[in-house]
Amino acid sequence: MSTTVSPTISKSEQAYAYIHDRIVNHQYTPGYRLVLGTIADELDMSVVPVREAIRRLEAEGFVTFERNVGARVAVPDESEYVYTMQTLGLVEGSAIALAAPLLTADDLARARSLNDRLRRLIEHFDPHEFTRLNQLFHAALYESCPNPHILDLVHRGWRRLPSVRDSTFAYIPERAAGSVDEHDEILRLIESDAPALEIELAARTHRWRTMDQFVAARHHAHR
Amino acid sequence: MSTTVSPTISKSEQAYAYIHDRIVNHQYTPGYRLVLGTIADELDMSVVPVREAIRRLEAEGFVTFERNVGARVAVPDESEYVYTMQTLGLVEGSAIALAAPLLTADDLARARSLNDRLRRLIEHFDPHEFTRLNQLFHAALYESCPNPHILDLVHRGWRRLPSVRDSTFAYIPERAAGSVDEHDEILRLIESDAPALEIELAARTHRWRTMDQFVAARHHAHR
DNA sequence: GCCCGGTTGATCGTATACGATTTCAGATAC
DNA sequence: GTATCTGAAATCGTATACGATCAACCGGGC
Repeated sequence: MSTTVSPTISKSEQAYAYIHDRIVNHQYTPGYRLVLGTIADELDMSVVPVREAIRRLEAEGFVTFERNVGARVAVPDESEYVYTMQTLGLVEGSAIALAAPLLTADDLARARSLNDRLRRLIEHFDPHEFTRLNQLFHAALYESCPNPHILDLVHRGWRRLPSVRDSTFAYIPERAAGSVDEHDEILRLIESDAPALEIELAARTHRWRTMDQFVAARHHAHR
Repeated sequence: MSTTVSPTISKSEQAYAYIHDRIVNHQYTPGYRLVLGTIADELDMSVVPVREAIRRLEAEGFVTFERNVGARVAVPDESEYVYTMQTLGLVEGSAIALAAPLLTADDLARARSLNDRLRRLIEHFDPHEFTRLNQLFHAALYESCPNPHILDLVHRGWRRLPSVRDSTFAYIPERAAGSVDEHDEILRLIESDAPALEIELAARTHRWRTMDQFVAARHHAHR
């Protein structure tokens, strides 16, 4: 009773959540040196769980690791963003196509409702809220994917994005309107039982367009 | 000088290689209980590196893990094979399509040569050798994929297969001929600078056909 | 004879400890 | 003034140790 019970939450997971959170929140900036002992002290635990957490983060690409030297927060260069979005478009498109025949009327109604809220949001534009709802819309479509491997890849892809994601629609607000329209088109295809490949390519293209516009905007700004 | 130098190969990696090897070789059969202490003794090291190795194997789906209980070799059910092949078809198809414009004449010549050897092998059929060359053929096409994330997913997919892979062409030898013909068709598309999507779908369908026939054969045998 | 609570053994999760490796600062030679 | 060597500090990799947790067994009650 003296110590608080640990409800199935191991210290490794604590450490993982703590570090991951700080990375995506930019409190640990890219290149930041992650020292085992320091983090262990901050979390009031030994280095062993911290070490395990960092290896997990390494496997997921959040940190880079060098033997006998240590870990640092990965530096996301321009191409990193492109690679992630390209991969996510690929797997998410497939996930949505596989999920399409399994979506219930409720699922679709929910997705439609989310997209309506997105459309209304364009007037008084709030990039952060738009990003949040956009994520929910996509999740509503792919979560029913029956292939757990592909679904897992989609989740990993989305998890890698937050570092840049928040800024996406703040950076290219003009993309919002087109994005919402494409959402409608995807919904229409699903509801009309369109061929799986057609749905897949619509979802894929939808994402790749966002990527292309983002890159074009950056490229334009940087010269 | 007394102890042998460890040339940049950490004990965690040793343990990882050791366990992974035994899993794909079926020396550790599905469901086998992986006890940290036991394996540590076998490898003459402490449990710490073994633990790390097992967590990596867990992340890659080779073992299942339960808190405070331990790890056991994952049991690959029927659907596991389908999920893996479906995912691999998806990412490999994309990888090959992305690599196609970058393939040199040498790359293509090498691939053609490999496929010729595959065709000759059909006469005096050797499933194991056929599987090996088949892997090399595919690798020749996807290794030039410029997106490292997708390439990594392809590698992971292939790594998950060995447990069943060896048996594939032993199980459905009648698939060999069709497979080789489809290889030719893929090469033809690449050499004629066909649209990326066409190449992608050809490669994807190629794999999915193998999967379908394998499943059909199993299904047929099991009743 | 069957079910249930308690006890024991096996195994895991984490802390602490120490040797190994790398990095960096300062000193020395040129 | 620059380059190279040397030594100390920082940090990592692994071993050992111990409390925590789970599973299986065993004896008593119904």
